[in-house]
Amino acid sequence: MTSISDRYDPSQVEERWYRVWEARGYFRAEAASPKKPYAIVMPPPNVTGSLHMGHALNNTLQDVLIRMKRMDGFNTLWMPGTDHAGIATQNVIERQLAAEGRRKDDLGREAFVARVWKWKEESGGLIITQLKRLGASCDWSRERFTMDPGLSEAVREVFVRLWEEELIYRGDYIVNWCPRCQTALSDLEVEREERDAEFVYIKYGPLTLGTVRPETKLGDTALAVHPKDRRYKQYVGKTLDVPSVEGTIRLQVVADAAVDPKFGTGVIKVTPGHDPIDFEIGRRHNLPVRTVIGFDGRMTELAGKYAGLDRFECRRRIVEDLNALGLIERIEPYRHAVGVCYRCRTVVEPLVSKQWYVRTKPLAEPAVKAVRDGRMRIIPRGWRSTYFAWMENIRDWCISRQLWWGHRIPVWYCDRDGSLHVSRVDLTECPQCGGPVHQDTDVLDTWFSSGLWPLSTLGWPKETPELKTFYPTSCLVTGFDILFFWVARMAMFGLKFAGDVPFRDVYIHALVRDAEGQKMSKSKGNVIDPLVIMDKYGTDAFRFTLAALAAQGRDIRLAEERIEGYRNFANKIWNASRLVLSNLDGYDPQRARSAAPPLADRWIKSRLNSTIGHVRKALDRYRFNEAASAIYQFLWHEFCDWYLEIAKRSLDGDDDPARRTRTQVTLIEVLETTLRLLHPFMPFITEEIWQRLPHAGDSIMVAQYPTASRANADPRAEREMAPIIGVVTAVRNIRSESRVPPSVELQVTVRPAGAEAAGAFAEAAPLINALARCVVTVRSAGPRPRDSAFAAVDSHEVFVHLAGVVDLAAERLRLAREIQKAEDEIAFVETRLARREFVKRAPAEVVERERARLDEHRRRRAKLRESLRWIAESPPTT
RNA sequence: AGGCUCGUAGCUCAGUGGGAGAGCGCCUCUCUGACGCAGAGGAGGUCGGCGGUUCGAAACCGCCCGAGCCUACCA
Repeated sequence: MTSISDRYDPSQVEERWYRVWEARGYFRAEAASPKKPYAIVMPPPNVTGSLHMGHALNNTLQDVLIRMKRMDGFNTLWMPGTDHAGIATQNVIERQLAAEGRRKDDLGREAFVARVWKWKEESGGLIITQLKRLGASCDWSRERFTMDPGLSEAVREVFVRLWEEELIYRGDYIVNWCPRCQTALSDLEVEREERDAEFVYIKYGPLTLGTVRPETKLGDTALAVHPKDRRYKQYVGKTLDVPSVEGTIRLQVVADAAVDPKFGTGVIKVTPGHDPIDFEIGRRHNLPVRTVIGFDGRMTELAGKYAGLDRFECRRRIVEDLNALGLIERIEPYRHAVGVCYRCRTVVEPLVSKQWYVRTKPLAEPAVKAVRDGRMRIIPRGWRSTYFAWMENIRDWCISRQLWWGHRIPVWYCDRDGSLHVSRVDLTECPQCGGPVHQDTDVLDTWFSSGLWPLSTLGWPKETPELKTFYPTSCLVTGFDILFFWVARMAMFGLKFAGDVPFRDVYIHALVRDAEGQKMSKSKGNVIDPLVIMDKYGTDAFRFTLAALAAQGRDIRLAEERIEGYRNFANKIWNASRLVLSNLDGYDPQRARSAAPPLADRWIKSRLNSTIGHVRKALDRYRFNEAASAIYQFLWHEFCDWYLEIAKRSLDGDDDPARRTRTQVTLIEVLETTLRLLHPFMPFITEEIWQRLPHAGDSIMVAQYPTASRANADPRAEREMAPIIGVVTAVRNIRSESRVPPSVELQVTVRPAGAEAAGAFAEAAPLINALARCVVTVRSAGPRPRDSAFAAVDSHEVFVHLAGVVDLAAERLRLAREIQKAEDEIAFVETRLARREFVKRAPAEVVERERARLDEHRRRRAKLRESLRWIAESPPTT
């Protein structure tokens, strides 16, 4: 056993155990089981994706929950899978084609889609491998892809049912169009970017107005002012002949409340074809739509001499031309937020086209209600308001995309009678006239299918046992960035089609940033690759870091030093275990039963018990950081720092074999339990060590999660242990301050406060001797020893003999400092107690505590003073 | 424009009404037989500012300053 390396080497451990766990089927959930269900559906990463910090955090937290619940006896399901990511995936293949000098139209739709599938089969699973590397204990046998047959069936079912209930409609509306991706985008898929622009004031006959988009001037069909704007009242209803770049145009002036009279000149040009507000104004006033910019971002034939120009080039030319005509009044610099495509950052062009929409209001209402009445909890609670704000102002959702990759809209049009048919099954002829049909060319927004994820992955629309057992799922773990994209939509669909929320809890975690607080992004070059980190520090250390930093409601700044710190923690555990393992010979748990356990054993077990309670409570409340630091604190600073040091003595002693056995039993019991407690956070190292320790069962993964109980709490042991730790610390402190080298054995006298304490100290003397490298004498009465330093531990007095070891001047200074500290404390408490209001109004126990505190410090001060006086009187030693 | 979050030790952050905490860093000491990825000890803070509520505020309320995020149809 002593041949175990003194450095923990994750590379020797992680992959091996993961394979074992998977092969033994530990990850698998049971469709039907007497055990209570606990289910999490994984937010499906893009099939094109590779593991980044966000995924790492997200999945670590899920794995912690799942592993904990699995050990706790639940029938756990962690449902994994990937998302077909329409635009992103199509982009990947288009780039490949471009490299070959081809475009997707060269292949045609069918061949293109076939190629995407081929790519998906060959390289789409990268992130899955990476999740395994992270230790994710998903039920891989249930892995799903949003385009799988079953999931596609769910998509069709939902589309048809929504259509039948008139919650889906089709129509010509203005949409966000990405000229690069050549598709419509939902409002959510448009992001805002601050950009500098020019605010151009153009003369429109007698009026002047400002715009940042002069090129849309060619599509103007009216001018608008606010109905109450006195300045322009006279123009409302009139038609103006306005000189412009291509001669004079006729524009009527309408009054519309959408115009802000305080902005610019209070007049706007109305371009219904290229602006969402103008589109609305146009509908209200029956204005025609003039489309002057095409789907390719170039000016159309209607743009006259500007036809064919790129929209931005056209903007420059128009300004030039207007200027030449003297129609520009002035130009101001202007900074505004412009809408860009979330995938390619191209400036979005609002365009009118025929698209499919979901009427969201009727779906959103139940989803709001579910959160309000607590059927779905959002944690931390603060995100509720964000959720409500969006849901209550929700707008209809454009679900059609002009892509080839995705779920094709299940609508067929008859080529003969022009009829439209929405169908669950593919149609080959018109159900009405038997004529030839063609399917709608658009596909659905990817979020339409991922919005069904909790349903479809469990088999819906079939009534599967999985659905029955695991729906609603227990918890969803996700980042706030997809609260609307995904969470809100799952809630709407879940309530609509399964009659209940998709998950009871939604835990929203932080964003991982770099050490400077910047969002990690490829373009900034500040990404930290989780795989590199795992190679360098080990997966356990990495996972633990993420959990330890995952405080609610705050972003995580990830600095490598932190990971290094937790790598050291892993090493600490390794070495502590090495100590235990190398002292196992002669271990016989039966023999230890009878004897009463010594104080230190009772103490550490009690501490462990309270740690378990703390960890469980923290995990129940999704306080991952609290759980992690409770384990860290216990394992390092109680078990290693104190108990192991104490245990070493008992293990070494040949004189008392029973004591050795008892210590072995406690060591193993505490270490083994702690490993189980830690396993959800650090699955690999805990398994590796656990397997080497005496244990029951095949794997720590399926061992029981520790439980705290009042029976295991031993407050008396904790009370008795405290002064012992206090004395050891006091002696070490004096040693250090008096600059006595660690090698010198000190003489120490303890004068206990009472008879009970005297016995305890006498019993603990050997222990104190070992821990503080001293020889302690317990003496209840008698004079204080000559030439000694003094410390007060609670009400016990500690004298450290320094005669001949060090001169006493330093000790005088030290005592003076201690006295000062005590006096500050006394003054503080006295002031508080002197206030009548405090004594009158504060709870009795608080007042009592303050009084006790005051007494305590006064006693302490008295003893310190006595010591100082004594030292001052003694002759200086030289 | 509206909304939200944050400002605590040199750094990163816990701590939601009763004695200011952790990790890292820093200083001193230790080649003690689990671990130097370690051990022991220590220094370091008017809890952003100002007011208010309270017997009592880092915490609750208001205002201000500073940082960040989200939502939005100011063209």
